[in-house]
Amino acid sequence: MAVSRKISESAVRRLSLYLRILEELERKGQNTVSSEEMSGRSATTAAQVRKDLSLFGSFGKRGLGYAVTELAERRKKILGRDRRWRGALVGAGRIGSALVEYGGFAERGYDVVAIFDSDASKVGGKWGGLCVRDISEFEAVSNDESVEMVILAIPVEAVPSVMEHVEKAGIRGILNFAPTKLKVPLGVAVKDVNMVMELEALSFAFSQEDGEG
Amino acid sequence: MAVSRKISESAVRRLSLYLRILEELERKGQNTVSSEEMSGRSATTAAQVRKDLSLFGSFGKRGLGYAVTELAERRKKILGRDRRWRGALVGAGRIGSALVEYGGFAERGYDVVAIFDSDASKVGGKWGGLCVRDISEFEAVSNDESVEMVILAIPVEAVPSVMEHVEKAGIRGILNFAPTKLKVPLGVAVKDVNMVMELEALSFAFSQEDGEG
DNA sequence: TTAATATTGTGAAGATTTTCACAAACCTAC
DNA sequence: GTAGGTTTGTGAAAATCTTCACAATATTAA
Repeated sequence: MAVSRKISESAVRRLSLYLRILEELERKGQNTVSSEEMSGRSATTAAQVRKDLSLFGSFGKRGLGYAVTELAERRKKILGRDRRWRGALVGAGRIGSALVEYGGFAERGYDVVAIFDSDASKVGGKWGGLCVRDISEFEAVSNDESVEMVILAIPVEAVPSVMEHVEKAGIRGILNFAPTKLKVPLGVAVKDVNMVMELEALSFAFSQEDGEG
Repeated sequence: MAVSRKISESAVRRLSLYLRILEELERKGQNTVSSEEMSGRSATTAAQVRKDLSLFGSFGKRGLGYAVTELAERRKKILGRDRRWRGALVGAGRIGSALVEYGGFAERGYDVVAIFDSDASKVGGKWGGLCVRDISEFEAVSNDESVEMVILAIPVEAVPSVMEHVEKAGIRGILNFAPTKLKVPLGVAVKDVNMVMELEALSFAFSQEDGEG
């Protein structure tokens, strides 16, 4: 089944979006959905939806549409949401705090199982049942706890030293909030979250409009 | 100068990234930079950098490279960072808190000048010098305060009612943290920030690797 | 069974984005 | 002023992504 061509970044984003929509439809108790309806709820065309959904095989029924629950299950499997993932938060600051307290991750299978910081005044504190550890313990703890992903919420200056630990521990996925390009070994996936960039994209949109007629 | 072709989403992202790099080089006191060096610090090719930088005119000197400060200024103008922007935070919860306390926005010209919530227990509280207002006051206050952008950090259920206010007030840019597709009038720019999506992209990357050789 | 209607799956066409490759422009040294 | 070494800017080629359009397949009704 999994034909495993190279799937584009934007296709993956859309698959994510489709899954969110499917989960909503599931909650509503809707049994089937057409590519047309999906396209209305996302920001694409029906053809795009069908192309995307068919990337990993055909799950629809012609004339009928897609079975919501089945399609959701398939998407989950494709996106790696058919299991739980174990993540560590590195950086016990404001952003980290907001992320840990936000329930949405665990709800979707991403558990934070360890928290690290290098600030001695934070180490030892309790955060939602977890004890903040010193970053020097990263390898040992992340090994014990089978950590697979890291949420990196630290200032740019701290990146190099922290990344040494992360690399040594063999972490393969990083959600990066630090506004800098991480240098990682081959095979390590990085996703950047950078809100200043998003704001710039907004103000750019404004300038474009204003500049034209 | 501003040729104003349609600039792609990804080109805008890269322009943002270049600006970040340029600002770093500026701090370091570096005077010139080549497309080669820029490509090393971002994740692109030198040709891509040159194409992107030339979208709005030619600022480089052949044989020499680009003048860091001048190029940074130009990029800032293009991205709308040559002025300050006035934003309102809607949703005084965890994410909102983290964003307001994070200094990086103001540092780059994006000021939060008002905070709104619909929860009576939050309204009236002080947040970093600002008073949390009731969402019903949105139009009046955002008018008085010349609010241009909104940071939307509210639960999905609250979106429709809040968006009514936002729409009526004539807001043209929204940084959306609510995991739902906003329906906005033509001319309103929306940027979505969705961390579950990013995590799914990571676990997708894992599944892909594992599935192959 | 057949006709009418709906909707998928997918080659092919079209559009967009990225990469290539090289002439043009600039600097330094002598 | 000329030669040698860099690096930009940009058409053209290549690669990628999106849209089109329609045959194939399913359902329902009579």
